[in-house]
Amino acid sequence: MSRQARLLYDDDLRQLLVDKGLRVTGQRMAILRELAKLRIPASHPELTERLAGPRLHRATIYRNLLSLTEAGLLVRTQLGDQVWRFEMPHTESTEHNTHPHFVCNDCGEVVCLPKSAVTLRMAAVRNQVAEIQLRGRCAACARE
Amino acid sequence: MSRQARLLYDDDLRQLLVDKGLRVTGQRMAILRELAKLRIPASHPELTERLAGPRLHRATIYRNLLSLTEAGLLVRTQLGDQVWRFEMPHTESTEHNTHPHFVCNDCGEVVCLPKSAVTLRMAAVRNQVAEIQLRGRCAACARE
DNA sequence: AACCTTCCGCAACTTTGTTGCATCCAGGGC
DNA sequence: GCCCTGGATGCAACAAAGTTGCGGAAGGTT
Repeated sequence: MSRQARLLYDDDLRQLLVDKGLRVTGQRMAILRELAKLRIPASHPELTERLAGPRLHRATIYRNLLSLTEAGLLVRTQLGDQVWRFEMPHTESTEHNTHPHFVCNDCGEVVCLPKSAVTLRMAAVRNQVAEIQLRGRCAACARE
Repeated sequence: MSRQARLLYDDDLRQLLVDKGLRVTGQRMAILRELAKLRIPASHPELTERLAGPRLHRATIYRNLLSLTEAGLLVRTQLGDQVWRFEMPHTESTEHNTHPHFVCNDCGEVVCLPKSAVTLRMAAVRNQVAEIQLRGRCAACARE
């Protein structure tokens, strides 16, 4: 299964680019592949450290994060730690960007929470809430 | 009244520093005075432009914002525009940073919500959540 | 007044984000 | 399969915000 799923997945990413009228380049595929693997919001510096090298420049990563976001293939969020983070919407949930994120102020770890972990009421629902962010200390840092 | 209130306020700021074991310097007083006057969260660059000069270096402003925050005299928040903002906690509400905030992505307005507007459950409470921020479009912007 | 610790100014540097330009290559047309 | 063209890339440089080492100045105590 793993082999076929892997191949399909690359084809899937390629198709996403074609559908949006974007060229399929090795650089774009590498960026999308990494984000698909990570499954959590990643920042430009993080992706630079993971991917940048002789075949992929950080400016290219930067511009692709912008163009892929503009095309709707990525979602850009700001989780409160001074960096923009980018993430692939999970295909099974079109409301992906409404799930809560938790950011640890100590170690910077980002965790995606199930939507049911947070309930909004009253004044909170009068506004069109697109994003829910929680900040604090993660369980691991709190133990130290 | 204005004159006496002004004097009392300076004495108040001085006392805050003494209580925390911090030295009372002209630089610290200037920073606290400015934040007390502004009454809204201000960033380091903003305070640098307002206050920096031959008697007050931007690195001094920076380090004091950190030390004053560590001492609990200031609260550091992140309102979604990539810069840290510092603010004097309103004396009447010590829980200022524990209640949820709503930030409008369109107009940038920040609204304080009642604590009961958001309920955390499951994974969310396993972490020590210190700050809850909701982002989206405020009711006013949504009407346009 | 002396002393000791903290604080300050200065300068340099890191990190993150951004852009102009020359070159390269993906994809369409032949 | 080859050529052509515009979008994509690498490079370099810059801007903005944040950060730090160090020598000297100054707050507060004795």
